[in-house]
Amino acid sequence: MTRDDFLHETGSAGGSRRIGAAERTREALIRAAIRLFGKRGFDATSTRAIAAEARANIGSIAYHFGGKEGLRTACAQYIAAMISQVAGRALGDLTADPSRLQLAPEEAAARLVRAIETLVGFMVARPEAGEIVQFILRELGQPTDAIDVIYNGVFEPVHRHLCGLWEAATGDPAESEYTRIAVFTMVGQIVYFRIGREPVKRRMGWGEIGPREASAVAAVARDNLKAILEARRKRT
Amino acid sequence: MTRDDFLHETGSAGGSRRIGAAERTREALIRAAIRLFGKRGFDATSTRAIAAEARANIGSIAYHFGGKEGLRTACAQYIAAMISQVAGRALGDLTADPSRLQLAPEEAAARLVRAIETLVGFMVARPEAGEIVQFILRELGQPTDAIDVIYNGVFEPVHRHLCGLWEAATGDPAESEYTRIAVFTMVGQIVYFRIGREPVKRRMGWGEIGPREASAVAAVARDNLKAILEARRKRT
DNA sequence: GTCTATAAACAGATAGAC
DNA sequence: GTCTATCTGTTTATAGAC
Repeated sequence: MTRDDFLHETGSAGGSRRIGAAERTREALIRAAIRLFGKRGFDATSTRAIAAEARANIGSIAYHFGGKEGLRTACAQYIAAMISQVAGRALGDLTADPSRLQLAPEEAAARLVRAIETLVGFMVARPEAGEIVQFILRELGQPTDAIDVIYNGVFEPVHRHLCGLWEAATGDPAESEYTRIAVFTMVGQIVYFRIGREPVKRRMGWGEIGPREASAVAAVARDNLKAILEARRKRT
Repeated sequence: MTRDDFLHETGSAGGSRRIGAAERTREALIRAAIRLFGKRGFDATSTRAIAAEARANIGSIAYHFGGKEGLRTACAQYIAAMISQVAGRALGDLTADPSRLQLAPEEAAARLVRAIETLVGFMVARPEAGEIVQFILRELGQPTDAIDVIYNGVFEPVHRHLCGLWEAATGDPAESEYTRIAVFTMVGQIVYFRIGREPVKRRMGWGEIGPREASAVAAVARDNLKAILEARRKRT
């Protein structure tokens, strides 16, 4: 009686007249759940609160997702699809191997800088992204199968792509241990401004982290990246 | 009837014969709570589970801490005290202003490198630190007054100290916006290896993150730091 | 498909015996 | 100080009316 499938038929089996009404309820529940799971955590969020936030009925969660756990998985799939889109727009085709493009070091470095800036914009500035990032961070804390979706759909391909750009920019082999770690450090320094948001705000004396603050962070991250790339290039 | 005070009198008001028995229960509860709050989160952890892990009675939580919330605060205080000790050993007197020491840039840079290496050792390698870091990260997600203790006791003084070293190493003013952000990026790149532990392990093909893996991370972080410091110094 | 009523389990807090 | 029993509220899941 429940519908656990991610994709759904438009011709519903039910007798509802307006097609898509069920889908709207479904999406409203997912968006509300991401918001609340991100803000308060999975366990701390009751299905009642989710239903209220989505202006839907409590029973609809069981109907659409089979239960709270199914809703969590649906959230992960929703997020993976959304981020793939954002990342794809910033990096081009993620499945493309940058080494095939024969990029000049300067061009590869420029693309890395652009990727970092996009990451800052998404992580640090965008308020809508807050709950999404929080959701992912919480899932990372106690890995469930929900994280598999996000890892395989987003993390792995994006990281691999960045490693390819790193090779083109520095000469370090893309899949070497050093390169993979280095790319993680580049990403990590940005992610911290989301995770450590509260201590950062206090220490920086920032009331809120808006566009001005985000561009200050981006400027430092850019300088860091350039300095590191240059040092790696000179190494040979 | 409850004892909310952090420090306690050794001459207990109760009639127990062995002095310190209560204190042992108290500490066992705190350690168990840190472990479970870190692993599963505050809301997901029941007081019953904590009592079982500490081999103590459920009622003892109410007795010693007034309730679950009081136990959370006690955990934060316990952690703040412990980390201050670790940080103090690595950095010397945290309250000392490094600019008073008139350090040569090379010496200041060396101290920063050492601090980063200590941070990697603590964050990435030490398994006992896992739950502690997880606990803090979870508290950061939804700031309560528990985080105030850790922020004021550890975060702020350590960050300030590192900023002082940064000034001595680069010439950038210690309390400038740029320096404070830069120090956060240095710390953040390390912290990520704890938060993103699972995706890192997968992408790196690491079954576990042991001493070998930690030193690989430390090597990259060290190179990053040196490259950035050098670029800042040359800037003038 | 949506909504209500209810079941069954479990939470944290508390009173009081020992 | 420790431990048990119990109160009160809340949780998810489910059965069935509409």
